[in-house]
Amino acid sequence: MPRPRSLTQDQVAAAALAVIDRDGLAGLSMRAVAKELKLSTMALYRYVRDREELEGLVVDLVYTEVDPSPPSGGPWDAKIETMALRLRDAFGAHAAIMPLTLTHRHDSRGSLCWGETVAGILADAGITGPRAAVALRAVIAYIIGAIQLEHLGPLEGEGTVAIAALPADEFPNMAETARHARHIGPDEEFRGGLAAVLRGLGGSGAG
Amino acid sequence: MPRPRSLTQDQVAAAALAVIDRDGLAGLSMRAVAKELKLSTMALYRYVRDREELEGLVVDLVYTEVDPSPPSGGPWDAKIETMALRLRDAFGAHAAIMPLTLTHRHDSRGSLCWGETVAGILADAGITGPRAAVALRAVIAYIIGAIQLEHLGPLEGEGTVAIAALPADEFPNMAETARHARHIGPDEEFRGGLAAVLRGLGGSGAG
DNA sequence: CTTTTAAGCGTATGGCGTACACCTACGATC
DNA sequence: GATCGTAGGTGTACGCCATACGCTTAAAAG
Repeated sequence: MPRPRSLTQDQVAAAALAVIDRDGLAGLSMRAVAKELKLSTMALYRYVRDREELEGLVVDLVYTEVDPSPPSGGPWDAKIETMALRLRDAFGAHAAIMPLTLTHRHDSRGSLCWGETVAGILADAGITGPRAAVALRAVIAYIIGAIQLEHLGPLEGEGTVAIAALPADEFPNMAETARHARHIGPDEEFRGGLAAVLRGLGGSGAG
Repeated sequence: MPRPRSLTQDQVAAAALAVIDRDGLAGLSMRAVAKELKLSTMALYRYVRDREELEGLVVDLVYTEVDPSPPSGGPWDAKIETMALRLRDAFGAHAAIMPLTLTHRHDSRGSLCWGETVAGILADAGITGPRAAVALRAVIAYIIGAIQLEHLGPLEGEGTVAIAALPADEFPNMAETARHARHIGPDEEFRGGLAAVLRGLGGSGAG
């Protein structure tokens, strides 16, 4: 009976993401998104209850850019590496939204699908029961931590340079570590850490 | 010559942390902190340049609650576990500040001291050079990721219950994993994941 | 007691999220 | 094709927020 909606929630989320990609997370406001959609500010509230919900939609949208289908061949750890890299690529392409994932991780269907596939790979590798629960959480913890570290100060970035310049008498180990870190790319760093995590998960049954 | 300051930056940071602990991160505002200090809003600006700097001070303050001294005895992985638990305890006691650590991780002396000790433990364990750089970052990535996961939905919490109730035909592996996860406490989860990471780091020299 | 310097405060500006009341376009009904 | 109900779209307004600016004032130094 009534007037039909002229936008989908996806379009709204896409507009918000466009604002974030262009102006940073600080540039995200209901006014800015409405303008992006050529709508009045308040019209936006016909599509989302509040800013909180809009943020959730943005996180969802990025998750939909992650291919959740299981990688076909190879050993289990290579498969999980593939899944991890997909996640890292998607969120790395919109690094500014990372703070949103912290408050909106729960409410995303995409994250469930990704987790389902990874849990399946673990099960196929013989990691099951409580051990699988710990393993899945450990993998996720490493990935989100690594993504955040990467976009807060990559190994080769200024932060590392600053650390390498620290007083060597006070922080000898950090300075030495940073000296080597400067020659490690973010990709190598991410894969190296992940490989260690997977090696540890696969090795013993201790859990 | 002039009138002396009546407050230290530490006191200001403590007031801000008190506000956060009481009213959550959303309750943090220059006005609220000023009121906590029985100061006018603008007087606060004599102690911090802006809100950004205040947030940094809060993160610093929590880091000062972390004992950075190297644990005395035991194998290297037990030492790192001790260091990790200290960090987790400190931030777990003020879980609401986690989003701040994301944007203020760099500028903290406490984090450097903590890292220095951990880097030293790694070096003593024979993990040196580029391998140490990757290892240090991996440990940090796991810890911050795990802390965030823990306070966004612990294994035994509502989130896991919701996942366990998922349509089993669509998310069989997640449902099964969550079923086991319900019986794992946050502590066991954290230690289990960390143990896997350390096992992987110590095992091979691949990096 | 005067001088000097920064501490502390009041006011004002421009942005934000969003409640509310209003207009309006449109599909369904007759 | 006229009418009506509904929900889409809008403008205004309120109470927050961070913070720039300029004033008053406490107190140390002389």
